[in-house]
Amino acid sequence: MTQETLNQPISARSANKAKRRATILSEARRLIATEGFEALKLRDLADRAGVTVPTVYNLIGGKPEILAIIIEDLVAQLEAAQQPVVAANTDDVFEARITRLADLFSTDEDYYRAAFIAGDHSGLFEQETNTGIFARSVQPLIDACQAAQKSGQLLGHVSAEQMGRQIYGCYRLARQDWTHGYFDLATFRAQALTGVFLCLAADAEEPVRQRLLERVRDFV
Amino acid sequence: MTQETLNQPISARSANKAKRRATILSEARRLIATEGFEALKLRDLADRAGVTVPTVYNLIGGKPEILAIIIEDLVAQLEAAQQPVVAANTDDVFEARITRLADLFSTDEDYYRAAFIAGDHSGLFEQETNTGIFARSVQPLIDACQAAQKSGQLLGHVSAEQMGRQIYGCYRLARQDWTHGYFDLATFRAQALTGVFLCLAADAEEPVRQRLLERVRDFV
DNA sequence: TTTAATTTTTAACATCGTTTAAATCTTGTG
DNA sequence: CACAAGATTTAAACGATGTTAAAAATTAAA
Repeated sequence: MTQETLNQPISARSANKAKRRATILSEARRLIATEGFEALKLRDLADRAGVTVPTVYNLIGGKPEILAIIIEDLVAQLEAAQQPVVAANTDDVFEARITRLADLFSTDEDYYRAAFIAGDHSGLFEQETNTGIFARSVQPLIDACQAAQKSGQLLGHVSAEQMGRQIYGCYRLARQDWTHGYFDLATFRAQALTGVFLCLAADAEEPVRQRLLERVRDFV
Repeated sequence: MTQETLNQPISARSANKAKRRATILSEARRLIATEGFEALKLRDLADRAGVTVPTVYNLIGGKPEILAIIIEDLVAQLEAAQQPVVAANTDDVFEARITRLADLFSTDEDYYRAAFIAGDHSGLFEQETNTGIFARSVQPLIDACQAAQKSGQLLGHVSAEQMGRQIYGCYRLARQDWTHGYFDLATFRAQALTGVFLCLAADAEEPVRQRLLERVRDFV
């Protein structure tokens, strides 16, 4: 981007426009992070951003559009945090994945909490389509289970699909409980890992199973 | 209750009052069951019940009060469905519990879905207090795990507390997914049981573990 | 029947998301 | 530099929502 972006000349006008748009969005994030998802009122938002309500409509849109942008942002960051993990032990693979997510959330806990609530509210996590967040999140876990079967750490008495789906469920439940404020981020991590290790232990070869159960006992 | 209930004489007035109150509440249930939780508008509700809005306020109260009564009802029915189960095999105990809940939900699926959303919305399922729904729901599961340990079906490498809590999590996740319309009641049952059996298998003695994993494979 | 208490209703208020039309500002041009 | 055209912001309003105050109607008691 040197001077213009495809027929969008950089002028005093468009620069100001972009700046105001950014201000509105960052204020929207700050608002739902500090006051909660329900507290996002358009008049409040406009006041804090130093504009009037119709300007918000002009630069971004109504409430659904604002939330859509925030959710889009959430999705992008989740995708980035779900890149493959390489480790020798199966439990380390899954631990690294969950730790990565917990670290991401910890950078702005209130914001991610609110964003997940907004996402839940707009059906972001539906399980029907094969291209949604759900499907794209489960697949890497199924792959990891398949790898664990190949290396003999999982016995394969339960299919990789079933195991991967169940492991994703353990993470989702802990995330939802954290999102709803039932416990903090450290407990989120402990709860998610407890569930995952327990699932894995059900189909793990004996020495791995022992280690998994031992690690579960650490999360009291 | 012969003629009166502690200074509440049965007269034409109070009889009518009780009848109208009941009509309003049943219409409220029908409304959120058919149109969803968000569709409960006080003017709509008053119209359907054949009264005006301030009458609703007089006989019951505002929106929070209406939802509180509906939730109270939900809680009572959940308590009833969670009475102890006696069975020889541990998997049968947990299966019976979940089947009982699924059967309850199937009697008025839309209503229970909406009631759970309302309950979630008002923090009904918090995990902090020791007297809330959460604590009262986990305890019977912990007890069942302890019994399974005594009978030798569970080895006790994982504490009954951790196992019971995890099993309750499996049920909660499946219930939430069903509540949000991600899948139907049959899948709710299958998903919940898959999770529960997998957890149990992690700490089950060998023959029991084999049976549990076999049952998991049936839920494809 | 008349009076007092209770219950219902009419009418309004505050707040929310949203939109229309007027006012203001920016930009390119004579 | 001034000015018309276009883009942008704003003031003001609309419809819908939860909620409430005061008047009207109804019921119970004397």
